[in-house]
Amino acid sequence: MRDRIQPYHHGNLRPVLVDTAVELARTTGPDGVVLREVARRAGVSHNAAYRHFDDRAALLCEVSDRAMADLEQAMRTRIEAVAIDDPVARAVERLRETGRAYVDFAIREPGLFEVAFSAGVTADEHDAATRAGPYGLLNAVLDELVDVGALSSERRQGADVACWAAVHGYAELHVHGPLRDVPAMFRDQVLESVLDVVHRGLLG
Amino acid sequence: MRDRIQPYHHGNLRPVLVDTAVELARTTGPDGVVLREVARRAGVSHNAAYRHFDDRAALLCEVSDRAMADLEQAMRTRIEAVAIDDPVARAVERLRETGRAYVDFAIREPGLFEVAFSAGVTADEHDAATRAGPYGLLNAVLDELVDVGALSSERRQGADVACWAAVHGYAELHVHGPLRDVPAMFRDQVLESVLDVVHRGLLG
DNA sequence: ATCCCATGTGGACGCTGACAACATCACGGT
DNA sequence: ACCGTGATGTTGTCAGCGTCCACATGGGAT
Repeated sequence: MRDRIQPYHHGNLRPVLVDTAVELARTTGPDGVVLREVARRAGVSHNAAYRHFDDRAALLCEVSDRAMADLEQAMRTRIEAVAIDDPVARAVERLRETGRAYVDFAIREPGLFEVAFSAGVTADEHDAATRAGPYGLLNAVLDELVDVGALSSERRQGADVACWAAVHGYAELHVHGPLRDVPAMFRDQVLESVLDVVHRGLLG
Repeated sequence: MRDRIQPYHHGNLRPVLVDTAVELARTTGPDGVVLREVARRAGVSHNAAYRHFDDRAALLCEVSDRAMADLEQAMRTRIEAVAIDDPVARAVERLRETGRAYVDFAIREPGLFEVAFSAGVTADEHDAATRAGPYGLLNAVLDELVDVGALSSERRQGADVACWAAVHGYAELHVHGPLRDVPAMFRDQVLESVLDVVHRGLLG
């Protein structure tokens, strides 16, 4: 009853579904991740996905994890690329690069960025999230600032959330907020002034 | 063919639809604003809404406008309630209250907050938005800080976006972000430290 | 009194997520 | 060599959604 063009069993469906969903999320955001469309693109019947994911939300969680990993990778690359000898100056610049990388990713991949924060957390205890992912990376950079003596232990408390909030808010306002249509040049320029405020607020 | 329990023409449908949609948005967020459910609650057939709105997005825009107005009102009330004589101290406290009111609203009305920023801008030129709404209120408070000599004109540039981003990001992270489950006490406490950072960054 | 048109109705279409029953097939025990 | 069993994929179905269409209603202008 089948043409035997494709084998009945895909054999490697789950990762293909996730890849397809990621691609869909990238181009059309969370609402574009449509189970039936994912199946269509994977060359498989609607419903096949239910053998691998409880429901649409579960697939989105998977996409969210991938998006978080991508974001973390983008941040890590930029942080490690900072080439400054002076330990204090390097730590400071690393913090700024952390913020720039975060915002750049959000603007470069708005769909993934949205999915990353729209899907419920799959996982980890709160403590695990502190040490892993983008937030963990930020914490590491802040710890480095303490180690080199640029940031007092007292101000280290809450600094993570302050940095994260500033940069996350800036990204949100540009991705699907009211600052959507601001041209790229202004964007970078204003981001620098935001980073300046955080910089002075933490280290000043 | 009709029972004549209700007149054929509602007579006041449009505002009722908006009210209903707002209520639905409040309790279930953007995705909960379902055209057919709105019509049901308004006691009117599905499709009736199409005489008053082009489509679902248009209705959501209306809800967004209302949400923005509510947010502005909440902020204005809190700003005007600041009772401090010293002009500098008052302006500073007004800025902090602006931020607290913003975050409080987001946490108290997460559905409305989300809709407020999810729907495309109905309207106004960028300049109009600068002078009106929550963003306009923030700008007024920052201008006051300049007037009383607490904020230099130089740092006034970009201060609006920095404040907005910090507070907006903080709200987002708590409303549907990773900080969703942080208990209220920590929330307020950490918010103060975020406001401290902005405070020092701007005025320090 | 008449007509017009804004407003509301009912039905249809194609899409979605989800469930249930069935088909296929690789694998392991006999 | 055989069978059966469980994981994986398919087909069929359902309700709910946004949207379009033709039609019904009736208040207000003529």
